[in-house]
Amino acid sequence: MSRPEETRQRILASTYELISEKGYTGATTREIADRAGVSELTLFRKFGRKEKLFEEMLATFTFLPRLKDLVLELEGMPAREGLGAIGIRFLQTLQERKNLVRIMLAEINTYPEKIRTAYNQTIEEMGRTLVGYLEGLQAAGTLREVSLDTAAMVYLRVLFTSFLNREVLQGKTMSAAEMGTLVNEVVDIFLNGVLTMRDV
Amino acid sequence: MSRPEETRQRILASTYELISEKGYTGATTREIADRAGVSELTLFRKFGRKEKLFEEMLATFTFLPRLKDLVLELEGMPAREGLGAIGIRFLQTLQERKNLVRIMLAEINTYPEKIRTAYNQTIEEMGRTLVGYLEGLQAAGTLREVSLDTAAMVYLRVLFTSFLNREVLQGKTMSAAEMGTLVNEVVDIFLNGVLTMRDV
DNA sequence: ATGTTATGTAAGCACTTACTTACATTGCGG
DNA sequence: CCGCAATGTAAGTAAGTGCTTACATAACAT
Repeated sequence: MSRPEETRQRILASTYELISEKGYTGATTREIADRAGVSELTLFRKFGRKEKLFEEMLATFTFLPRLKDLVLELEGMPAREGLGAIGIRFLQTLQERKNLVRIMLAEINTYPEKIRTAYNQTIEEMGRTLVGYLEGLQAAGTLREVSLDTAAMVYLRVLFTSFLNREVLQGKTMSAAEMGTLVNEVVDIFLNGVLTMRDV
Repeated sequence: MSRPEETRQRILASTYELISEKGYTGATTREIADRAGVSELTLFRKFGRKEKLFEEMLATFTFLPRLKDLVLELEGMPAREGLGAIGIRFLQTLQERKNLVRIMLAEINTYPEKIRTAYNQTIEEMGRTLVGYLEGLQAAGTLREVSLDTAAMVYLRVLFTSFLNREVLQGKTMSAAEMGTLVNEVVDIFLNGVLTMRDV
């Protein structure tokens, strides 16, 4: 990586951190530059305006939609294992990009368009990927007649709020073991429901 | 209500609105005072500092934990209807306090303590209330052996993220009909799961 | 080594912000 | 109608804020 490009990346990284800590308005260009170890002027020479810096940061720190590759590996696996693996991967992705989740939730009111764009490219994408996996299961006769969009939504949303609650609101970090337990419990209810006998 | 108290409430109300629109840092004391129809000086005479104003606003606009009363009315109702009613009420409560949800998500990083306090008093309380209802169902033999904490969490979290996605991220308002459809679909999966036959 | 490109230092500008001070006006109960 | 509490007007302060200008240095390719 060339020197200018390196500098650029350092600025984007400190923008990512600081905005996730203090919000867009609270993160000053001075402090962003300081944390990146460059002068404020360098920041402005490279990005022109603070808002532009924000946009480029959002474009840089996207979610890695790694769910897609995973689904290919799951073919033929029992539903319980397949969903478990997807759930874990989903939680890991959220964890890796925790700051991005923070930023999206904090700035949705101030920059709805920019945030919505970043959101649709990622979380929704994961939903569609899961629907693909569920279609395979339903075709194999494993799933009963439910809307797969709804089913995928139910599964991912439970996990998302669990992540939100634990990592963003309570400020803790989930261990691999905790993730495993959570996913197993959720998958069980998702697959079998809570009733003693089926209610039709 | 006395005149000073009225003034005070108007200031708190405009604080609630403006902070939900622009965030704590973005909402200026001038604009808050303007929207409340008072002079900025009156605001400072009553609250001293901006941060104090924020705290008192949080204490004023709590969630109304109306779920508790509702649960009493549900005794003996089939699980499907009871859970449906709880789900609707939960969504309505979130809708009524949409701005509070916005504020909590936006400011959790800047004022974690204050936000967590407000959060625990409300959303968590709703979870406990639902657990109470589920205990009744389990005692009556309707529910199989699952952790009721987990079950309650699963149900409310699906609904919460649905609300978050539609109302906060997409900026739309759910109609009563949409709420009904959503809750029915979620309750169905929650009660029966998605499998064709039980997986034990 | 030299010329060019990337970065730094320093000062500052125009504007906004939370918050203050001094004084004037309003409203309301006795 | 008087007195006091509640509110207003006006002006300002000190500390930031994003962003700019002028000039100096460092790094790197040729």
